Amino acid sequence: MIQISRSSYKPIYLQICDLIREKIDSGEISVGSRVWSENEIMENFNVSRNTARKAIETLVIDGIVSRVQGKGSFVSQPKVESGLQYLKSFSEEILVKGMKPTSRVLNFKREHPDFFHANNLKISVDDWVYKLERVRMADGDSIAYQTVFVPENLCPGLEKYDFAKDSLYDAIEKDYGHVLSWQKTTVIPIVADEKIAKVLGIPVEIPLLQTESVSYLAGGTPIESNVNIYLSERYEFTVLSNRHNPAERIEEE
Amino acid sequence: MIQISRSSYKPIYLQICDLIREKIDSGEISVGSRVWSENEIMENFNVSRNTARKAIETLVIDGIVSRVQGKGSFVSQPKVESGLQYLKSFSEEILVKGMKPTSRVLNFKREHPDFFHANNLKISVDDWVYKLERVRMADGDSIAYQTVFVPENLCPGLEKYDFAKDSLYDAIEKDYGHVLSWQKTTVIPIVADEKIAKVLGIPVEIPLLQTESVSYLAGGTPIESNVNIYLSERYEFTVLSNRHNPAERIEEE
DNA sequence: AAGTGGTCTAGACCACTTT
DNA sequence: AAGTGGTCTAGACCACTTT
Repeated sequence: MIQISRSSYKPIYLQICDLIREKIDSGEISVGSRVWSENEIMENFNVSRNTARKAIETLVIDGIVSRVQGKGSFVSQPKVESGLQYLKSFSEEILVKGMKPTSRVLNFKREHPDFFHANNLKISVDDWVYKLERVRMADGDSIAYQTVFVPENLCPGLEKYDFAKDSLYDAIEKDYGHVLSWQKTTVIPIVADEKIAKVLGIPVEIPLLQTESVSYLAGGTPIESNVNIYLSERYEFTVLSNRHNPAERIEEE
Repeated sequence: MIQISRSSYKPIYLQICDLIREKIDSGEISVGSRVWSENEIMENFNVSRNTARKAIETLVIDGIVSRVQGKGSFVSQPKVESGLQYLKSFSEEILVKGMKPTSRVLNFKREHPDFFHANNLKISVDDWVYKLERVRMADGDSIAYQTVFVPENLCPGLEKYDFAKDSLYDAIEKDYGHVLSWQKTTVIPIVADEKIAKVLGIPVEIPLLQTESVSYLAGGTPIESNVNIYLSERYEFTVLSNRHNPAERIEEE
């Protein structure tokens, strides 16, 4: 019987969950193979079925394993690499890919938003926003042209930052104390016009990915509306999605 | 005591969960207000604590409510659209959007895969796959051109289906008993060449979205590799992402 | 027949919040 | 003190898969 602490502040199910997680992270249990069954956990640790289930359930919720009735629970493909899975800043994404992010500021000023961004930010076109236009680079190569709008009332005094080196998300989260929660992104295919071609240093007519995003704080307030244009040869967009039991979904109606 | 069916094929906890969901959707319980406590559910429906908990837990997982110890469970701010990312078939997606999905089969045969799809499916170019090419329509308008490859050994006898009306995912899940788990999709911008233009009935040079996906079973076996080309004016590609608390991740180590 | 996960019961003690 | 959710036990019957 493997040891767990019954007196720990850490619940038993979490201790077991973490133990299995370690085995997966270390490679002791590989992708696709079975983890302990609920019965095995009950015997190994002398715990009840509920506790055993809860340990596995936590791994399922975290996307680490999948349960299959009658068969067991199996280690899922690790979900690390994804570009759109988690709300990340450009700098964070480039750093994760092992490259060095830099920026060139084309334009940064306080102005009134157009209808599109005012609508995204749930403010009026008479309100004030900061508009920041940047070319983003990875290891010195231009790979994206970003335009972002932030409401002035949520980040007053934003003009003091130098976004050639400062991170916008760092400022929002650490300096203004906002809690970023989620983002909705729409992906649209475009071709480079003359302006974009010049900014990114590419020929016109090249197919590009344009994203339009709105980021929200935990309370639901829009904090940022942006339009980014990516050179897709240099920036891979990937999405990981999970299957939910479609029967459940249909019955809900 | 409100009525639930003890003999339904639908689990009790899901019946209760859906009942609460309806109250939230209809506005009877508004954002920020408390839903039934676990004790109340136990009394209202005469169920055990576990079943009551599981009903609330399902709502928490779906992002509908948040639990707060000592206080109760409260309705969350609705997340723009349908919450997270689900692996859906084309038909399922179109149905959700309130339109009628149809298909035109261009090509369906048993053949050897090229290197790209063989690699995606983790099989050899000497193995056999079914290749299915379809134009997918919503309310009669062509909006996507899909090419999908399925290993023959995982779905032997697939040729008996008529995929002008049958759903590939239905066949995979219900008839072959496979458990679809997750999918990885890469998004690429392209422009319509003559072949695509003809198939989709659009002018050449129009910007389009191409997706390359591989779907996996719960055990990690690739079940499907596909390339889809979408008319993006008719098909909005949106992604919702959540911000991770980087601090939490660090504590786990 | 034996093993797997899915659902459910009826209890218990605990930490936290409100009354 | 009473109510909330968090964790845990020890049992049960079920559907599904493998032996």
